[in-house]
Amino acid sequence: MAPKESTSENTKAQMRKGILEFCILLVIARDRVYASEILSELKKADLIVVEGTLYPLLSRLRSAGLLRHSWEESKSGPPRKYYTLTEAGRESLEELKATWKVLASSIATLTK
Amino acid sequence: MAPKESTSENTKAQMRKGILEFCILLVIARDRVYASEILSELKKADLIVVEGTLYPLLSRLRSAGLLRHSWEESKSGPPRKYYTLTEAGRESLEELKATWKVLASSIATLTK
DNA sequence: ACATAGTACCTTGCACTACAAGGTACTATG
DNA sequence: CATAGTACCTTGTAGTGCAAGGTACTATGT
Repeated sequence: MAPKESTSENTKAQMRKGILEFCILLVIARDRVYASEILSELKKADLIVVEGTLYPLLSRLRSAGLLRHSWEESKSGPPRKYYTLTEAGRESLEELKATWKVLASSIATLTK
Repeated sequence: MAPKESTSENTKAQMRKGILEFCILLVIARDRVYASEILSELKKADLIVVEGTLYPLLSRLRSAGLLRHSWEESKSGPPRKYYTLTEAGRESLEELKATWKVLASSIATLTK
């Protein structure tokens, strides 16, 4: 029986969760991508996410009007759903970047 | 009737939530404080937290062994519960600082 | 022709957690 | 002795990430 993870593990997970949507929007803003690509991009950036988290999240963002998708056939497998940001999505992302800066400076203040 | 808040409002809240525990540990690490002081310190740093969030969180951190408290009488009101970090709490905080750095650099990577 | 592996999409049920709202109790003041 | 101020705490609800499981399309090997 594995020992229960420490509380700080849990808190770390919380920190990651908080910025998840932000990161997903960042990834999509760079280039049109489909879900599996998003997963591997996030992994590259050291952010662990799983499918069961990503799909509902993409749906939420879409029904909020921040994302748009279009199907495209693949040469090696089932068709892919490519996501791009809508105008509202780009605006939202700019706000989130600003929020991130504020948060980062809050942390900096508290660290002193 | 107020218009419904945008999704990015929601996402911003998520971002704040994620770093809440981290920030609370940071505040307590600076100096022994009681709950109401923590609330006003966080407000100063632009982080909105309410009592109903803070108290259960302090309990969690305490039962995880990261915090310790001691009662102290006040000259102007009911007694106060002062919190300090335990050794484990200080260790946890160091880990969280490291995690924060990693996250910040992930964001930086994705922003480019 | 059929089984297997690989890719890609999506859903369900659970557990955790922040928040709104409400509650208790102590001290000082008019 | 009622009111205001301070400080602690609990309950119920809603949102959300995750583990696990499921569907479907294509390519490959036999």
